[in-house]
Amino acid sequence: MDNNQSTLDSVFHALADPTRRAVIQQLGRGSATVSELAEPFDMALPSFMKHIGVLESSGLIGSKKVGRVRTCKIKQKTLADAETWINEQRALWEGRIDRLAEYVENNLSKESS
Amino acid sequence: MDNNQSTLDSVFHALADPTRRAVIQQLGRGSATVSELAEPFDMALPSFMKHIGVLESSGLIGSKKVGRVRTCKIKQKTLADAETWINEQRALWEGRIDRLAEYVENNLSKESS
DNA sequence: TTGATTGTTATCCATATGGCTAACTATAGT
DNA sequence: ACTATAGTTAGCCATATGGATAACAATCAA
Repeated sequence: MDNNQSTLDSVFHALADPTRRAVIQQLGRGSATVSELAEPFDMALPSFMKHIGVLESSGLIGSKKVGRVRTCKIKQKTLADAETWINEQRALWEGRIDRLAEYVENNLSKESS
Repeated sequence: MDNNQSTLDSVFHALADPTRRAVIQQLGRGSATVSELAEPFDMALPSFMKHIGVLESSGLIGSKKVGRVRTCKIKQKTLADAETWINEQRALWEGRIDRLAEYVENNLSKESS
């Protein structure tokens, strides 16, 4: 619901990379550690960590380090913000504001952090 | 429905800029010429044209030049592709595939070029 | 306490991005 | 024919991005 410009900048930028989208997709199946997330990618860890950094600073994911392990999880609200922006555009050009209203009504209560 | 990776790359990258999002938003109110679109921005025309180029090569807009005037319009399907990707992720982590099914059912017939 | 595991920090590098100016082309209007 | 309009092309520049390696820190296990 925010639609803050700089937030949208960083969210869309974060999504504009296949590695980062794959991480989001993986985290959709549940939280995971950095090593677990990095495993499928043929990339040095520091490089991968940059992607995690981009995702985290965009607000798409959060992470917490316990012991030497950092565990990441999705922050649903941020992706919902991006979806909202797109929905607004579609509502606009379809000339059907009711579609947005319906969307908000269907989803507001489900958007947790 | 495509979800082609390189397409998503370029679409999300195109959306990751406030100027380009504003252009999309403006085009939602109807087609417009390059000059009309450029007018609100404090930016040299060649710079602005790069944004138009990014939007067009991402498939988010199309344009046609008649005489010396280039007119741009939205290509709805491409933004719908981005929306679909986000919807898939939400469906995934909400564990509610029915939400995606419902989305597709509601919107497939409306997605023109 | 020694090692292996899991990240992190510090550089470095090539390329992409987003802005600019200058100079050009092509069309429309008078 | 001239002139103004609407884009386009060609460079240039600073910064951001996405990758790498090397060296370090911190924790867990034997």
